[in-house]
Amino acid sequence: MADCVVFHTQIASIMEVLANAAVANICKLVDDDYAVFRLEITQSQKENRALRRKLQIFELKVARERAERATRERVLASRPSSVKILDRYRGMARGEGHLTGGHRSSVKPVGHNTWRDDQPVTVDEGSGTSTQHIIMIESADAEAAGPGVKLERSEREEDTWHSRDTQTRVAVEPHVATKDPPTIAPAPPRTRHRITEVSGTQNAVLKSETDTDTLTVTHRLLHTGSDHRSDPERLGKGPLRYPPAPGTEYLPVFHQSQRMVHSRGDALDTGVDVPSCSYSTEMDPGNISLGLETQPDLSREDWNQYNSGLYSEGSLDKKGEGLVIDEVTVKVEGDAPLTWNVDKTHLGEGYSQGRDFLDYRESLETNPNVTTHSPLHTVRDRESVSTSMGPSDSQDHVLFDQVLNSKDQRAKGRGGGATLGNSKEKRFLCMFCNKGFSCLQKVEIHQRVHTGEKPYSCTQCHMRFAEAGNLKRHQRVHTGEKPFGCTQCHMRFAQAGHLKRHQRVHTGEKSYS
DNA sequence: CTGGGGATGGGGCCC
DNA sequence: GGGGCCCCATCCCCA
Repeated sequence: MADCVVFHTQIASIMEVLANAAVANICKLVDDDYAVFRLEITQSQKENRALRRKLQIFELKVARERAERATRERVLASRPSSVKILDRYRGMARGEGHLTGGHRSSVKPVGHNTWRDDQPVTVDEGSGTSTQHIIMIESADAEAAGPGVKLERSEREEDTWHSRDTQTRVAVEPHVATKDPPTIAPAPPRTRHRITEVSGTQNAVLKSETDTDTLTVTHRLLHTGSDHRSDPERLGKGPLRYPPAPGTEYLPVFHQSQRMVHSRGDALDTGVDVPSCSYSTEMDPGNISLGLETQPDLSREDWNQYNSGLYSEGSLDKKGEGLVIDEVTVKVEGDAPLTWNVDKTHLGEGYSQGRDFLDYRESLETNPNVTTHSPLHTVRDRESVSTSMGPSDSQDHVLFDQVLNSKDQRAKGRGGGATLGNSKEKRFLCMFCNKGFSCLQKVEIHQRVHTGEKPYSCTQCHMRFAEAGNLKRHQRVHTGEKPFGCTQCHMRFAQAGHLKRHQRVHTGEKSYS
């Protein structure tokens, strides 16, 4: 029995030793493998860091190239030759080029509605967003393509197309792909950029819209300082052009609100234009002619009555308070055929400047569609005047003085201009400038300054004159008549005043002291 | 300096 | 005598 116990004890000891030895071996093996494994891990980590450094360097290089390319793209896009740019970018979109950056832009001229060749490019810009840049070139060439050219279109939504280099990059640098969302799959939130050049000139304005699913921001990407509204090339063409600003192409001139207000009595004081009419007008002699024919005959005497009545109606005196002509503009197109080119026969009974004005006024009152006259339309606006009658009204008078044209100013300076209580002889007042004249004919002739009426036409040229005397003087141009000869030289002149002026040469009199 | 024209005032004639 | 019409002289501006 004792031997049996000893035997078991020995066996147990041996098994323990063996077990310990086995554990020790295992541990040793594990330790050795672990060391090797750690060494391998360390080496791999080193390699990994080296690759990362390479990657960073490569990305920096790519970013630099991308920035340079984007700069060149903008420069090229701002040029009118958009078609060339399109071809270049089309090739790149098809993989023929080397557009490595995320700012791949599809530049196409407007008018191309099919984008089969140059599908929108989706690139991974490293931010997990797929971005599209579409530069719509609206150049003069594109505009010249004719009407119907679509100048702006929405960018494509799909981004399943990837550039070749992007795919290569993903394959070469899988670790990058593990950090970033897969570029193949759509990566919300999607950012859309739309860069629209709204000018084909060097001073292009790039209108950029950045849209996201949750945010829409419109901003002006580039503004070279030339407002497209002030760009002469843009004025007048291009669907994207702004309507002419009233303050630019159409300056804010008062003629658009010119009105002739006929107000009587208390209207002057209260400012109520009752009865009143507001209009702006372009003097049309033809219309006046019609007025002469269609309006009931108003004899000159009637006109005198009217003329006098204007200044004496109601409680108003001759100062003209009863008639307020505020900002009148009258224009005469000198080249327009004067159907009312009145000769002496037409100037017979019934012809009256005042009646013309009545008809003129009435036609304006009854015709709301009277063409407005812009002083900018022609330089021959010497007849354009803005007057305000009502000399007793200081404000009106001030306004009148401010807007009175130079000729009227000259007339005033020469002792014209009726004043209140001027002479009794000058009882005929001009309805436009309130200047007084001694007789009706004088004021009629004078008012032609304002109305532009020129009844006297030269038979040998297109010249027209408001006065017969001036026509007669003018006709010496055609006849060559020079009745005024200098007594001290051979010079001859057609006008007496010219002779008088010429003689200063002999007398040594200076024109200007 | 000249040529041409715009605008105005004055005077004579006629009704 | 007054008013209208016509003519002319004149001043001025602009090209």
